[in-house]
Amino acid sequence: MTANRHQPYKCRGVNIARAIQAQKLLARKVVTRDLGGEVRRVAGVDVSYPCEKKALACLVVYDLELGRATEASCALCEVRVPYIPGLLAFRELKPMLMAVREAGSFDAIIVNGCGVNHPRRLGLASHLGIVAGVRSIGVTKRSLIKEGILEERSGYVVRVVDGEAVEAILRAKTGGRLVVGVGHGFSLETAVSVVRELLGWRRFPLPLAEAHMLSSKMARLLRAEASLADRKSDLHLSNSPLM
DNA sequence: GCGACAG
DNA sequence: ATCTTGTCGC
Repeated sequence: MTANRHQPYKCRGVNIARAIQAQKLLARKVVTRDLGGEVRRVAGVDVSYPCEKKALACLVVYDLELGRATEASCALCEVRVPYIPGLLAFRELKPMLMAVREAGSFDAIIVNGCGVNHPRRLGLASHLGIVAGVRSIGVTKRSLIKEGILEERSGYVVRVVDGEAVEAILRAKTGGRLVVGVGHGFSLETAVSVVRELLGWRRFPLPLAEAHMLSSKMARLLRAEASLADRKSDLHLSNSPLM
């Protein structure tokens, strides 16, 4: 692979060409039709950053029958690569997988990231779906895709690229824009209906909203803990005979 | 050269 | 994403 001016060969230690190749290979495994099966326990997963080098993933399982969250899991791990649009998975996939491993079973997962509505058809949601072997849906605030045309279909707007509806643009009850993409094992129609069933008075569908709150609040606590430890060590230093 | 660019 | 309190508004 050679570098070109749009995609430098390396960026802060990340081999972009190899990452892109890996995405193109994995993208072939993505299934964009309904694999079928019950969709009752829907998980939501999101990542926050307690500090620049650590990622915290939180996962919440929401039961559609009970109408409430039933379980949560978290995972903390080191992150080395920076955020690069199109390569988010290389930053957030690992902690998400760890959180999935910690969690009990669920029927599908909603990820805060793109699905096949991605330059190489392998956004974070699709990547996680394939690697974890789970049906997944990608939900974001903004689209990563700029080409294609917008069409009105069955009650919502879809972006059509090369004759395929790759994402749906919805409106949350709070008014915010929601971009829904197929992650893995769902048709776009089903992905949209699942998201719609889970809309509450939050910007994101309930499982994702809960996961988002949990991870951001937990990351905030970890930051507070870290700064407390820093101030503590400052005191030790100023009391030490070395100063 | 400048802007855009999931989280 | 994160740095950050209150504040203007639908």
